[in-house]
Amino acid sequence: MENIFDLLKARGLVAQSTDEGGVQKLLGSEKVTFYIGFDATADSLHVGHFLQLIVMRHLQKAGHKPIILLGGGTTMIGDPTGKSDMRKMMTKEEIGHNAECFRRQMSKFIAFEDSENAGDNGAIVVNNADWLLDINYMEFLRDIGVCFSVNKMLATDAFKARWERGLSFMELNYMLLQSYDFLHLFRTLNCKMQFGGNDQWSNIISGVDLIRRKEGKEAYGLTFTLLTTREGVKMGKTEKGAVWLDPEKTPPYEFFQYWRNIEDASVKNCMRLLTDIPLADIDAVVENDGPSVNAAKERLAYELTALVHSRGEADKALAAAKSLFGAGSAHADMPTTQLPAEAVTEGGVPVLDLLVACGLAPSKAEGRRLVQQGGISIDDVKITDISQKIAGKDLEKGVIIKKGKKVFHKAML
RNA sequence: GGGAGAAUUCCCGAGGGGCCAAAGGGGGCAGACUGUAAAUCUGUUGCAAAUUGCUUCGAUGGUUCGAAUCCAUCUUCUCCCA
Repeated sequence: MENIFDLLKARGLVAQSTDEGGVQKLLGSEKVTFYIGFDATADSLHVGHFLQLIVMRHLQKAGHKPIILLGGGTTMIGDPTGKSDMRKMMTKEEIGHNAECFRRQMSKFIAFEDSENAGDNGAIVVNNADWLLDINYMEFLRDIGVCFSVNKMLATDAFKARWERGLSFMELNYMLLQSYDFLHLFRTLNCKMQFGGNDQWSNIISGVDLIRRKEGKEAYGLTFTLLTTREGVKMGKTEKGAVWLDPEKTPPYEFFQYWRNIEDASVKNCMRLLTDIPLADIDAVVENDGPSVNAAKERLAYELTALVHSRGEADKALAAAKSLFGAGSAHADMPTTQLPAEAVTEGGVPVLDLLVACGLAPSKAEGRRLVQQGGISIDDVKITDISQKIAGKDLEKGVIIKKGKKVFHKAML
């Protein structure tokens, strides 16, 4: 069987590892228990978590056992890595709720131990609140604290970003806690590897160091490439915020469009990192520039939508996109707003009200601007007059509003 | 504990009694060019019943015909000395 490490490496997922030869040997020779930590700061996973899920999925398929560590305890502090501001603290209830939502979404990617289709390597979920909350401060300092050099910690990249704005003692401790998590899992569950985004590198190696010091045994760490745009900006953010995996927060059609609109330079990379499309195929698909990359983008968007939502949703999103951007604007599956009957006054619904009601403009002033700048079309007719009204009988059969070049919305009564 | 300073719109950052809904940049949105890409150029970017009105410059009170701007108290942050 192919060594999973080689696969990850070939797909460009691996950024750094503590001991490449060791990791490769380990993953090729035994069933390894590994963990990835998730901060439970929101009630849905988003595209930023995508890679972690993909890697877990790859590893589980190869027979390894994932531990999902939910940061119920550490989220109470907040990882300062790469953040320029201190995070606000969260309550236990919020964290618990978020953890539950994560678990539900993750089940699309990996099999949990208690689900029927899991083999002997079903994923388990742990919450570091279970051991961190009861820590005795004195014991912790004497036992774990001694193993850390502040000088060394401050020299790491993780803290450099915070150097100018100041760093509270609480945040400084994040690294110790994450390292302790690894040690704890190593001891109790024989977890030998930790994975994480490349920004977690310092936290991960400090855990590996801690295990070496306390247990005298070797543990491994591996980080994967961060998904960034060509400019180095983290992917997964749009003007509306993160692209979520929860269909309630980011509808499948929007999710599809996010990938469909990705910049040319990222297509190949995203295919390699995020999909199961064989490498040889990727090269073939994306070989030439020019308009043909559009086919590749479509495939990327389709595959990812199918993975996160379902084949059915992906089909619908693809069909909707094709009909909207193609010649005919048959309304397939697109965001739709049902207007209340009383919205129609004599002569119809004013365009500006319509735009606001559909969420296409946050305010009427914004709607006015859109119209004045020629950004709004309804049923393929450009709206030029801000006082125009849409007749009730048109709304009854439904109208398609186009904002800019690629936002489509259907409004009906 | 003592002293000095800071807080402005989505972000950075000017503005130090009326000419301020507040310069400039970033970001966003729209238009042109394109390929549902990138780059570039142009417009725009508090809200509304829009030649006007209303809310907004950390919070609360005050001075004044008039306060982002002056005064008092408070909150938070930064720096210096212990």
